[in-house]
Amino acid sequence: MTLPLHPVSAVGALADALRRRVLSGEIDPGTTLPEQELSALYGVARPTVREALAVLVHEGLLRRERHRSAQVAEVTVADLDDLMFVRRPLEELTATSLAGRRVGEADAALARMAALPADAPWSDMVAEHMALHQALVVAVGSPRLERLYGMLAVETRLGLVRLRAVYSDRHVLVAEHRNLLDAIGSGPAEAAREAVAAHLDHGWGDH
Amino acid sequence: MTLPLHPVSAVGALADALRRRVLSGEIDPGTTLPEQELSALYGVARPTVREALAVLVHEGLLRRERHRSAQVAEVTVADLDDLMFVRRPLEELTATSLAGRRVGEADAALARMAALPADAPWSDMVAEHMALHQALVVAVGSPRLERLYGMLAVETRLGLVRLRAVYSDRHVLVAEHRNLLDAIGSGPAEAAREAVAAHLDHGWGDH
DNA sequence: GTAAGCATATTGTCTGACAACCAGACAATG
DNA sequence: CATTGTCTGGTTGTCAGACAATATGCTTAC
Repeated sequence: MTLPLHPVSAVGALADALRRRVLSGEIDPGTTLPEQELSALYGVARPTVREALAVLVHEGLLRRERHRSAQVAEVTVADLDDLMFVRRPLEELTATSLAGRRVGEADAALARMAALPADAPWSDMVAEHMALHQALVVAVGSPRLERLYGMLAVETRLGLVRLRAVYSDRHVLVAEHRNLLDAIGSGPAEAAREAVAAHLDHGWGDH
Repeated sequence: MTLPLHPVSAVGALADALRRRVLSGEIDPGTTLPEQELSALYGVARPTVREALAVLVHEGLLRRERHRSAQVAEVTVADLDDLMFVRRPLEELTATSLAGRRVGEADAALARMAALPADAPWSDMVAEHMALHQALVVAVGSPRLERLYGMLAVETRLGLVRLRAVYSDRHVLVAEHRNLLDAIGSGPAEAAREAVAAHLDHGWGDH
């Protein structure tokens, strides 16, 4: 088997850099990102910038209209609701598919999440949280589920970063996910699905 | 209200043209599409070609590796199974959300499908079929569901075009979708979901 | 104060170019 | 004979510069 080693292209690297900046909250929603500016800032040609922007637009992090600069997407409550509406069936599919299996990667992410110091930035918490869900999805082994979930994940992450009020207590978040992983790992499919439903229901209805 | 008129960009137009050619079966899977060739053929610059190819790659119609020409995706049976695996929960979500509603656009698509002459190309049949499902998804009113389903739809369409053996009889296809629309339009959510399940189960298990 | 018109900035697209890289063939080496 | 090194042709990745189309904001005239 050939191991996939990852030579990053300029486009990929730039997309990563921008994604990180947006997801860390460094760039506020509504901020415009003119191509020329990015081109000068990162020392790459404008076509490269255009491609990188296209990637982020596809991921839902940026919006672009004809002849207007790309700008960081605003995340409204309606967007979050819609996101959850679509995420739910995919999360349920993931959970039921994995029922009876313990996913090592997800456990590891949970451990990292629990070990995070109390004063760690909230965006780190969000990152581990998403890594956990991502690990579950990957474990299912469906390339398309992975792709679809990836699209939602980035947007969800943006939403979580900006609307941090949902989980006031981090321990609750950790405990909840421990329950989820336990339910998936040991329970029958139906129990796993219910655990997902319970998880998603928490904290999203109070808006 | 201002009607959104669609000034098509060169990129969009080229993407459309290529998509049409691939989905009509004109270009076989595995065919390579060198950028230079397309650039000369359509009289647009290579960056424009690159962007259009990026769109199609994202849709799953084309594959691209580093420093190799893009080529039309091969659709294996495993791909179709995976596609169905992911489509099912989204179709169920669509059906249950719409339960009790009659979707005019979907009915119209069904009518067009039924009115298709017996010697019409199979790809036309597929096109109307996808239009029907698309109409249902759009009626739900969730932009993200629409986006996600759109990604799957293009790939599904490619699969259907290339593996036409599934439905030997066109009338069966029409009748089945009439049942589906009826179940959604009149039935409670649970009945709608079952109709979807039945619809998806048909003809995909026999591989 | 409002509306029309102009100036500016930004994107959409093009041209041309060069370096990086893959694939295959072929020679050299053990 | 098998493996490795090297070359070559073709294609992509990226760059630089340019121009037209268009949206935005400001200025001016009424």
